[in-house]
Amino acid sequence: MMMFKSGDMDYTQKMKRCHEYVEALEEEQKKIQVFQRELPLCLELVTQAIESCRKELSESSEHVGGQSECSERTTSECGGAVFEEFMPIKWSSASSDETDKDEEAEKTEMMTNENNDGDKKKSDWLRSVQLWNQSPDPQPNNKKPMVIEVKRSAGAFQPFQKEKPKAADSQPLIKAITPTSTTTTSSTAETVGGGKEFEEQKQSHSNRKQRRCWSPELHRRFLHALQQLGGSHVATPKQIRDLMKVDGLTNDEVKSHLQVTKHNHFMFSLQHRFIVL
DNA sequence: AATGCAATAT
DNA sequence: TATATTGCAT
Repeated sequence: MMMFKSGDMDYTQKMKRCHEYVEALEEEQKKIQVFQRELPLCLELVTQAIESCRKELSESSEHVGGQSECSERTTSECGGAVFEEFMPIKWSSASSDETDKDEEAEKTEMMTNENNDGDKKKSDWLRSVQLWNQSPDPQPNNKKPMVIEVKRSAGAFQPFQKEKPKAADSQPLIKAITPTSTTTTSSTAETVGGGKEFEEQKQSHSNRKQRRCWSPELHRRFLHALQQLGGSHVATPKQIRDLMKVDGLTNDEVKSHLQVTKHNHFMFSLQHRFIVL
């Protein structure tokens, strides 16, 4: 599958090229995943290509005592594994160009990083979309350019704490889901689970419910539930709430959050449409 | 009752 | 401006 002729090329060079190729393929794979419906075969093709290359890489790299190199990124396995639901939309201008080459440093890990370093990873969140895609394409016709001017600050909530004056990084890593006995977070926004019935609905003025703060942890649970259910398009508020097992969390709250999530997805796919076109 | 969508509030 | 809440039609 690869195009290098065995003989002449330097071995390391070969490896490097192969690796780069895989990365390029992965980039593209991510891009078209949004359009799985429209381009199922393309996705399939790319996926297979990636697999082949990986295989080749690993076969020819056994003498590399280590690991890295071509360990698999697992992440975007097309097996249908639903992935990350969404990330805050934050396309900071400059969309279509640079995403392709250069970057390679970061691996598409599980982006559970609510650390402090995850700030300007540019289009990082962008590489984790998933496959459902809503049908209604408001503008299937490319006749009309449809200049949807995208508000630059567009986006939706920032699941990750953008600010946290005090003790921000007490627990840098909390990856594990640990649904049971979740002791996670704690620190400030502790509106998550523990909330018993001490709910002092501070209905100071009106009868308006106090705003539910979707802390990163809470959001994480939300995503997890969504993942289990198969995506925001099929998941229903109630199911999500049940899976989250966060008591005190109301159906409406989940519903609302889901709405935002869907909206973000929409914006996301739209955005990519433009990038691709 | 549960949902999705849109208006409205903070 | 962003995002959570409430209202309303299914």
